[in-house]
Amino acid sequence: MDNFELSEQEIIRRESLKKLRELNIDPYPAAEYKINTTSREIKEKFNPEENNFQDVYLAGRMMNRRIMGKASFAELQDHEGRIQIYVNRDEICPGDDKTMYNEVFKKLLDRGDIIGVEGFVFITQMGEITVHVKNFTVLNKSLRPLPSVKEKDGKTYDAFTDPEQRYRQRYVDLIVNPQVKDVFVKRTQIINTMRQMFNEYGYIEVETPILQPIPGGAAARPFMTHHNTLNIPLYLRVANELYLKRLIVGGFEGVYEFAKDFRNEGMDRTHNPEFTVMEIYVAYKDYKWMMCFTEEICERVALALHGTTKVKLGEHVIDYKTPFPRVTMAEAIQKHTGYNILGKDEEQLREICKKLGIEIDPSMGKGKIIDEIFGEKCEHHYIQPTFITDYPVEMSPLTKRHRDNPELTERFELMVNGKELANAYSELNDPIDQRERFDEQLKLSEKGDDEAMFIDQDFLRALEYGMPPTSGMGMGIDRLTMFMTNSPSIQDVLFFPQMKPEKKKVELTEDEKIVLELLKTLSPVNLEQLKGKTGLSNKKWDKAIKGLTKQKLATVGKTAEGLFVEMV
RNA sequence: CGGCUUGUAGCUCAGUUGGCAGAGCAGCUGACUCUUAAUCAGCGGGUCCAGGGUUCGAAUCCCUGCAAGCCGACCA
Repeated sequence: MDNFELSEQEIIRRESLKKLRELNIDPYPAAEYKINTTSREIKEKFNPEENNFQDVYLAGRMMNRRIMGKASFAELQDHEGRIQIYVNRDEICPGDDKTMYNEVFKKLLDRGDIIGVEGFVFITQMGEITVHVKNFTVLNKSLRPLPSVKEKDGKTYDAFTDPEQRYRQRYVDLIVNPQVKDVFVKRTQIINTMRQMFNEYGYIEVETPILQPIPGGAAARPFMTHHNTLNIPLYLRVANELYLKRLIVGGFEGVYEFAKDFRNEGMDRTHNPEFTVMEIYVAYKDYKWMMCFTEEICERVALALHGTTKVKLGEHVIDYKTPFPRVTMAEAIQKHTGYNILGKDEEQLREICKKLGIEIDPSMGKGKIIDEIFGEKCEHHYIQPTFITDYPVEMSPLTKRHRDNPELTERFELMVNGKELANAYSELNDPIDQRERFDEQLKLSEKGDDEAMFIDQDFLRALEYGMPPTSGMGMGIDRLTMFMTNSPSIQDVLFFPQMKPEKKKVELTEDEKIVLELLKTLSPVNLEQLKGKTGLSNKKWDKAIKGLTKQKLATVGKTAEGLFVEMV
């Protein structure tokens, strides 16, 4: 491997790697390294009076070294935190050979290397719990320097902050920014808390297709792909709703899925093309029951993470104490605009929009207009958890009509911090009504609404066999994690947020490499002679040499004896 | 898709009117047996995002492109 484009520090690390091998130390050993404790366990349980932890094995990444001649301190970072280690030359190397300390530990190891240590725990004069190392084992030689983040009294210096690098190289972010790991641990706690609750209720976790022939269950542009053997188009799911309902038809009475969904739409602080939604369907329940269930989820998650229902989010403190207020959409609009939308027809609603200064386009139906009014004038007011209920029928094609008012549906959205967190219905189970609603969607799409829903005939067939009255709910897990961890961007709660590919460096083509290899030994050389040696066709030769000269790796010069090629 | 901002050493950032490319940390060499942003002495390290242009001279000014962040549009 050429050291051609490596930085100085990378070259030094590669040389250290070589020297380790020369000392018969395998920098990438295969054997298991048995540990018997962790950094956190030692810090929590070490007691000098008990004299415990006197023979510990632990492993981790060496993050910082303070070498003071014949003794050194370093920090070992494992998955639970960091602990200081103390390395003394004459204890690591009891005999005359001090190589393991002077050479290996002091010179050949670097910040970022992974080592295992054996020793005993003690407390330094400065009062820090420390592992006194008797033996160490190289477990991995790191070839790239880590960003050097330092910290004192809770203040961080020279933090690794460039968002592009943090997201592209999340592994580095996770190594040097401990608070990043916390967010993801909490994300898992959220999911575990929910899963545990659903299982307590006796509901069953299921998996449904991600590749779907018809992308149903939500109004959104799908990603399209193609199955070669079947020779059919397939879509990445935008929702899993219709499949979960088929399972309710099949006789399951409570099913849920933590689902990755995919939507081929814009990206911003709250949207990533792939994202996670939890959807749950419970037979014989209605949306009122589901509100209680939903607020229980929120309260339990908040308590599990923070030990309190009050969670800081930006400038606000959100209180997830149940019960949450319930406000109908009409009440919300009445309150924030002064207009009563109940019983109004499309023309009257357009008139209201005009007076409110809300732009709407002609393709919008009644439902979309109402949604627009709510979105513009009401949504952002609901900071504390609030259920907005009873949406107009036009914008809820999968929802049962309201028991008291056929213009409305039995639907709620849970608003937190002015954003939708969950969406739920009393599910429509009248197959004839459902077919008509799909037909309505078709008309909308013909009118120009490019996100109206597709019609799934098999789903209608399932409904015709009969689905019990059911309530279903979907909750955005990424958004919930943002709320619960006070993260302003979805990128902070996804390990690998979507990014544009990095521009790849200009690489040499195969033909250019051939020419360059020959040039290395022959340069300068007669052009015709070099061309002959490459065995390339006229066209290929021409392209290769032009490429090399353009990249300033070679030059062509003219002398009395003809054309000569020279390496730069 | 539009507006604003940013891109310089491994990391965080300076860089004046266009005039030899800078600092701290990290790294290297040396000293140091309880340090902890270790300390002390010395040293090295650059495709100034890429490509054009203006100029005697460009990190700096102009144009085009790439990538990122924020705001907006679209979108749940």
